[in-house]
Amino acid sequence: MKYHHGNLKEELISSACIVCEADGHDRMSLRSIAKEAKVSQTAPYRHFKTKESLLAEVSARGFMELKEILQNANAKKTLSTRDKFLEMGQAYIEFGLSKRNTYDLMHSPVIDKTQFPELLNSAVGTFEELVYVLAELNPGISAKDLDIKCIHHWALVHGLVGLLRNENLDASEIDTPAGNAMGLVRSDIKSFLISALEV
Amino acid sequence: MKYHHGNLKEELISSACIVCEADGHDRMSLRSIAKEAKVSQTAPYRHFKTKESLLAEVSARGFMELKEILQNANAKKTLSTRDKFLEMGQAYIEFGLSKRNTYDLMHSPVIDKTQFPELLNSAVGTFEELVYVLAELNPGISAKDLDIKCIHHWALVHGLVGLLRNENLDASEIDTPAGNAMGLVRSDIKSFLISALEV
DNA sequence: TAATCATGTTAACAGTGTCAACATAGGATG
DNA sequence: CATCCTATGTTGACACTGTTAACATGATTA
Repeated sequence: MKYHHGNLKEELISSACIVCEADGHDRMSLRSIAKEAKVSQTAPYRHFKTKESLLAEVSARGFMELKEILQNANAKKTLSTRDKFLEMGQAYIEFGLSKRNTYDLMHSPVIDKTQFPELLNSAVGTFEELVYVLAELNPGISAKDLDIKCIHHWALVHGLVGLLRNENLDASEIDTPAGNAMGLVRSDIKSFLISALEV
Repeated sequence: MKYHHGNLKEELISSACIVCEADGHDRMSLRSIAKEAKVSQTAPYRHFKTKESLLAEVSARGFMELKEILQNANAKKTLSTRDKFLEMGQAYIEFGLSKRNTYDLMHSPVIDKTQFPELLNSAVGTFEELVYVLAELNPGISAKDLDIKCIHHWALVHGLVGLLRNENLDASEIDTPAGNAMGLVRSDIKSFLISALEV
């Protein structure tokens, strides 16, 4: 089964995952990860048409990992549906804050998801879990209203991650309402979720 | 008052604003905008220490423009406070969708806002308007609760913009709840805001 | 064994951000 | 006015990037 290298494609992807999370996808070069795999700079082109397509692979793994995390939260059988829902929200936010650079890549416009159907699938599939738990929380809700609720809560946690991650508002020395509130929310995410999700 | 060029710094910034919105900040090169200003490739370095610092300037202008838009929405005296609030939400989302690439830059991690205090100021100041209108909508609310409400609604619109912009979920040919809901929300943002903001 | 294909290498191209060394214009200073 | 200084701009170069074309070779198949 072994060719020259053996399993170059897989090694490139997992290496890229590590470098992306460590340095950010914009600081990652194809050449550097090729060198890390002890292979020539153009070898990756036998497995990925462009750098973007390798990043798409990394992004897809991020969505798969996130999906697993959400599934785990939703699978805690000792919890009520409401608490499972809260747990999922917290898990989502924690992922966004801890896997900062990967989360970035996953939502970065440098990857045109429409050109990577598999990635689009991963991204979409990640949030099926949210639909399930929301349906359970709102018995008898219409499909349309369920969809909208889904977007609502997804947008909320996604937006919160964006604010907490990118803005650094509470890291500033400027004493502003926005900065203060950011610190407040960050210090107690669960309370925020309870009040914001109104569950 | 005229040096060699006259007003190179200003021209570089406004040129960068245009190129950023047209092509995206990652496709913009210092050299190309220098060429556009009919100046050598290294001339920008007399006015900006790095490419990042030029982008920070562009980002700051984006926040200033957004702030103006929000102020205009909040200044429509014929509207009730509630309607002004809704108007602001819509205006925010429209900005994020129409000035897509600029909005990207404004929230991109390629710019470390902590290194550009002026930019941080712009970013923070943009949302003072939100604090004002929320205070008016919730008379007697505590400062802490006001702050949290502020984050809540900010995160919601910010997150929604992120989903509508980056994911392309409804552009996919895959028929999924997430994709369907995205199209639904996009087609009637105001209704979504009314239901999500519960005002 | 011979042929074919997947995989890897070498060399090269055009493009990037950035720096050092040099040139000059304009205002400040004697 | 002559001189100096500083802000501004240019030239040339360096190390790096993604990507392609041409070539080499290992492994599978006919």
